[in-house]
Amino acid sequence: MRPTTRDLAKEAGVSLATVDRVLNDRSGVREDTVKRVTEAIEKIGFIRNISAANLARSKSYRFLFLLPRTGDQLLSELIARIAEANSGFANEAMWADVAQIHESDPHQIANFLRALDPEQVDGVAIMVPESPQVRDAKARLVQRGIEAVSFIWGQVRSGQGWPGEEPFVGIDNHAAGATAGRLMGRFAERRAGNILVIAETMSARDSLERRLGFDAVINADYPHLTALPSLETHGDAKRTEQIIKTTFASNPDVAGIYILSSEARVPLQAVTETPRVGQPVIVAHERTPFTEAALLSKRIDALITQDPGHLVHSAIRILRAGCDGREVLASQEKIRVEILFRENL
Amino acid sequence: MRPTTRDLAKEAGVSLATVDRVLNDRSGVREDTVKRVTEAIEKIGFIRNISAANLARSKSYRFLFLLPRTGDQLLSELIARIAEANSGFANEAMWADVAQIHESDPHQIANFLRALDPEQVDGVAIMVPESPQVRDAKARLVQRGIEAVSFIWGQVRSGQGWPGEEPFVGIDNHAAGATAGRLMGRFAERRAGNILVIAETMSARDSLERRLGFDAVINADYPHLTALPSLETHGDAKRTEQIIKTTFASNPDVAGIYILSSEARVPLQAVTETPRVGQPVIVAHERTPFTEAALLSKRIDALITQDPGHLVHSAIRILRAGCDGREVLASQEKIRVEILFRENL
DNA sequence: ACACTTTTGAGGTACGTACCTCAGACACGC
DNA sequence: GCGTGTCTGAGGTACGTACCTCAAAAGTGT
Repeated sequence: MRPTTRDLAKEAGVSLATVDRVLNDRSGVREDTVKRVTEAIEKIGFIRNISAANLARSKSYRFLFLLPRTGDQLLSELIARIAEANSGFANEAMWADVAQIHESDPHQIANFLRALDPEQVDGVAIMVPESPQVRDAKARLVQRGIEAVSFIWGQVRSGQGWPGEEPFVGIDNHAAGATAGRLMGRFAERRAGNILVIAETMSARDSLERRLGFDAVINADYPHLTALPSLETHGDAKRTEQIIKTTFASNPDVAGIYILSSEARVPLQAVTETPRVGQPVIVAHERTPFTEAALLSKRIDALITQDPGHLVHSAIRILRAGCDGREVLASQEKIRVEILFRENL
Repeated sequence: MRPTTRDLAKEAGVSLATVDRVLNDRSGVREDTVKRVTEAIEKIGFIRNISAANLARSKSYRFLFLLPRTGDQLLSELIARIAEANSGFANEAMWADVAQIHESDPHQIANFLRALDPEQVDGVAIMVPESPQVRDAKARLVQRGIEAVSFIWGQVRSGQGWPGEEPFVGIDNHAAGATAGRLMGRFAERRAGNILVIAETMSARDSLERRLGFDAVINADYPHLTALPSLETHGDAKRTEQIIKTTFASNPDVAGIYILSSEARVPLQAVTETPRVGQPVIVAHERTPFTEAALLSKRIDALITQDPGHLVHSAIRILRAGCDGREVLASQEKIRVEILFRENL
């Protein structure tokens, strides 16, 4: 049996009330009494029963996923995983909501975060582009007692979980780009030529990092391949078709196509609809109904993905741990850069 | 607020005692009263608070991982993940132990399972080779009220979670072999030649399935490659070195090497120590300190893995759900066939 | 209508923790 | 020794559920 607060009180030679005061750091306990209790905690290995504590204070955890308003299939996928997670949390006292916001307006985002009430929300997973305003707003959230975690859009920290580092859930985009580069290089090994790199926008940090990782591998190990400057679609189908057609016209020797944006549908449709010679190797990101079908029908060769289910669960675990004042196992929360072929879908 | 048993009692027009009798199906309740209560459960969406229930009956979950006694680095990896999981369960009332057993003696395994006491153990994750005795013993475990799940060694079922199907945690080994085949084929695309397939033993179902998946892809899409008959190492370093040296001697044109056993260290050491011409593509299974180092030092080209942490957590979630009489989200428990390069370690 | 069984209700205690009140102990300065 | 303030202990109630006992109610067969 695990020691209880009673055992703790007995061990420390104090009353239950004092143990309670120390555990929930209420005021009015002398320094040396606190020390006696904390030493007793160490000695008997007392671990608070969080279930019982939550029951007593009828606490529940309300989390919020702040997602961009515009987005395609990856976004739907995430929302579906959040809903799924909710049904799994039925036994715990957890609930995750979704809010969507125009991701292009940092000011509005900051306002939204400022308006969050610690009485209503215990933690937020934030998927919006980085900006000074948002960074500040996040810091203030934590001060006000709302846990915050950067979701997908952000940066893996060097130390992964060192104190003071803001938590992040998502892949290392440099590694993801490098993985794409490795796949591209090895799959296109025979032929020399150009590689089209298609992005939604290159102003986001994750796009930049993917590009850097991709170029690093291509330049180092596959000198016969040349990665062209990134084409930016800005999510516009017409424009995308246009620039891809133009690029194909001036580059008949395309050896590969790397679609580095998270929403591959629009650029991929443009690519497959554009007549071209040869069979360029095509690598894209994220598993969605569209990319999955494309992989199965051999329109693309490989997918680099991050598992939406893992993303959602990891974010929730981190927020939950933050609420409970626990540490998370950083090793367990690392989101893997996954590679998908037809065979391992 | 979630409805409680009190709300349920009021809604059903019965007393708390009767609600309790129905919920924990005790005897002495008339059919139509049961029906009134179950209907009320549906109507108000009552969900039992499992934390509170466990608190009241001071229940804890004690799980056991039954692992083979012999094994190399994958085994250590699994044990480390189980230990790690334990520290994470400190707040829940869960504990996972490890027992190791000679995997070659089905009789002894069956005896071990028979000796398990439902008072002492709530669930077992079983990693031993399939055999009729063990299958029977597992079935009897469940009858005696101990949850059981096949761990790593076993077979993904078609229906993934259909009622009556025995639960399994692990990868689809046919898919894993096929993925290895795809990697091998694409990486070795330029050259024609033979492929060495090295296994510990081909009498285990997982080895057979990997081989079948591998051959299916190679035969269908890469006719210039010929997968040689499987070499069996039986875990013996000397023997392994011998047969690999012999095979290299009679097959100078080795285009690729597929090490399909879960413990790649012994065969890989033999391969790297054997002088040979050319640079065969090498694909192996499982991430261990050894294979990781081999990948980084370019001695191997790719790893096909299943995440030990996910395996352990999934097994525990399934056992836990079984104890609580809940369903698991099959989609969430699918163990992915992962592909690792240097870039996405 | 009777005894008899089955079903139901009312009430209690318990699990481990939170949070409250009130009384007493103690130390301080004057 | 007095008042004042700080610290501590004892005891209670609560959270949602499990499980127990006992009595009352309802239903059964004769």
